Amino acid sequence: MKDINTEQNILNAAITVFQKKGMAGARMQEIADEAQINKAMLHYYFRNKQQLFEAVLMKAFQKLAPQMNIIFAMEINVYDKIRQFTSSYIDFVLENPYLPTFIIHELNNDPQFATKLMAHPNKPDPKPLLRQFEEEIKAGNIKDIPPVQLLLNLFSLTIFPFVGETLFKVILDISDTHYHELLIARKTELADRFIESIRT
Amino acid sequence: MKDINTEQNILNAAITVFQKKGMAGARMQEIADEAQINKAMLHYYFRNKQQLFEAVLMKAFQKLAPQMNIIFAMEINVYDKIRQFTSSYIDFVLENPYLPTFIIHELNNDPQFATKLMAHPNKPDPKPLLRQFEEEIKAGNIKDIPPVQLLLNLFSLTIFPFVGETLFKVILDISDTHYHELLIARKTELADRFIESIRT
DNA sequence: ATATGGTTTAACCAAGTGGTTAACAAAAGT
DNA sequence: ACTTTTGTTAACCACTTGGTTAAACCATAT
Repeated sequence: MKDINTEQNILNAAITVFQKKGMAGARMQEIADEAQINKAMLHYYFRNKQQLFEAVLMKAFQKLAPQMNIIFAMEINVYDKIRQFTSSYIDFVLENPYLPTFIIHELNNDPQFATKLMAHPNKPDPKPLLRQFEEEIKAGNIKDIPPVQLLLNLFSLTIFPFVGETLFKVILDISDTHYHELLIARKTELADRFIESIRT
Repeated sequence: MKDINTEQNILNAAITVFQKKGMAGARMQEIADEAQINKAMLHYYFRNKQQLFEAVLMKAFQKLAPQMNIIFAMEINVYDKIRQFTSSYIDFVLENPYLPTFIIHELNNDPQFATKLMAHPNKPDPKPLLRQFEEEIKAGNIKDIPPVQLLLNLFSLTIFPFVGETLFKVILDISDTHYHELLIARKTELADRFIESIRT
């Protein structure tokens, strides 16, 4: 029996397993099981583990990057752009909880991977946002802080509570549901609090 | 020839390897090589990989936790506490760059590990700091934001630029040295900027 | 029908892995 | 001195892992 879309099926299974276990921890057999398919099929469609992994990596990045780029390039004022960014990024991470940690982890111990992402056609480019920061600072509407640092702050405040969820739950000693309430509250409040904190 | 401190030697080597490669990616032989020692010694001192890993985990946590606890419990005002925290945490991460990502990654795919940390005697307890936030809010000196969210912000702003270093370097498209300059600048500026941003 | 060519499977393989063992070396008791 | 305990090593083992292969399957074209 021929499944018309075995390749996508494999890729989805691989994303699930790789994101959770990482390159080193993932097992080809586990991916095959997840896809309910024979292990040899993985090699038939994607030569070997490394190439399957890279396909997953690219697909994961492709899920994330274009969306960010659209927001960065929007023709709206900085403040709306900040609101847009936090809101849609948080939505995204809520649906792909393992993805940021996965990318960071693999980026950490495969320097080559960084180079590959640099060359990615849809690589997120925050320059438009940086320029807007600069303009607002010059206009005296935003505190005089290097735009790059503002960007680091925005990213950190948005992403890290998700990346470090498990760590925070230990430190704060709170339950899963309680922590998720915090995150939901953040989604509606983060942007405006950040904006207020950088306004002169 | 008997080395009086083989155990510590192994532990240090294991920390190095485990932090970089993670539990799944680390190889017992590689740890032995790093310690310049026979592989069987690893099993002589620490039964198996799992137990060696847990010893490493505990030691890593022990390097981090007491220091945080001391600061949290200090009898100083909130603002000095914030300055103290960011400064010494940044120093710590500069010397142990892989540690936070390592803890988060392993915490993510071994739920049992979280339970173990919860029971750790020196588990960081941010309650004193949370209480101070609350007092200052009541006194009208700090904006009315839930203390837990303030803590999430403080942690995120301090830790994430280190955890996500590789990711940021790709997104910002800047060099290693340039990024490190940003981090150094952050060390001196972060605390006061954060304080100013939450003051009424 | 049957030949064709892409797809799928079970069985297999070589290399790498964590872990053991038995012999040996060095201290430490006696 | 010599016995016992602790530390160290090389060789080995069982098993997992990524990867291969040869045969079977199945849709389609002829």
